[in-house]
Amino acid sequence: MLTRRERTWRAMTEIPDKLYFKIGEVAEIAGFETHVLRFWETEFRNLAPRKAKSGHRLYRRKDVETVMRIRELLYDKGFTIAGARRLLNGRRDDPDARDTAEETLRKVRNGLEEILTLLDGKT
Amino acid sequence: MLTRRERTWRAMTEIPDKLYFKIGEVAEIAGFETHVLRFWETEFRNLAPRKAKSGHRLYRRKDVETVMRIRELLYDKGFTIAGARRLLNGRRDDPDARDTAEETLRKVRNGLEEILTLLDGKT
DNA sequence: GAGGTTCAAATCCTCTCGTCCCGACTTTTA
DNA sequence: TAAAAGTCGGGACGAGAGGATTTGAACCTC
Repeated sequence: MLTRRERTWRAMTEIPDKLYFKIGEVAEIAGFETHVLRFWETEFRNLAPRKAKSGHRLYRRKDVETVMRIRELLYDKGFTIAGARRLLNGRRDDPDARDTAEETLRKVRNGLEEILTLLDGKT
Repeated sequence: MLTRRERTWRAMTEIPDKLYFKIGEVAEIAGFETHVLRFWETEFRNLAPRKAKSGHRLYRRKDVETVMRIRELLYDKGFTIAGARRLLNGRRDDPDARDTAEETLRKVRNGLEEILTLLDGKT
């Protein structure tokens, strides 16, 4: 995919501190065009921003993190969409899911993945 | 890809104990058509079976294991070819590379990946 | 020596992952 | 408050990934 390779990687690292983000803002933060986010929404159940009465998407911080995670899996780690979906599956979509066992597991997994990434450079 | 989904999964788990395998045998063991193995050879440096004078491929046990590993990454874990290549890169192509630090690292990584796979079912 | 296997390489094919376009609607800015 | 900018859904389009098929000759196995 040309676009994938040629895209300017202008993604921010930090997610600004606000309650809701518009699709254009998320696109800016993550380094995509808006249509990619809409497309991903059709591919990942996990990515399901609220909608305002007008129909406009309201991304919460957690949704933005999901976008970043998908980006990482697809572009940095080299998963297919199906593969990334599998990894994301089972994770709850509840925005208030914090400090739960599941959240802990998620962190453990992220830690392991970082170790893997380190190892990948060595062996 | 239809083929990927619909293919009969007739792969063996055990690799028979012999010195050299022909491409058809490897295909049988891994559950592919031979052309897939030839195609992968163009995509993965790590997969480089010897050739007999006649030009026929001579797969050693290690090559078969590489095939199995690629299969796992592409089909079970959901990596793209490029992603799988990245994970395999840096691994030495030396057939005698055993009991080295690199080999140990590789085993550690495989272990971590298994843990990840387990976790993926939970969270 | 007949039938199966393998070879390289070209061609073909389907699916993936976006990309583009559209008129209608909403929000922001001047 | 009007114009500009942003967003909506959805269908059509398309490059490239990942094989799949074909060809005709060489090979090997019984």
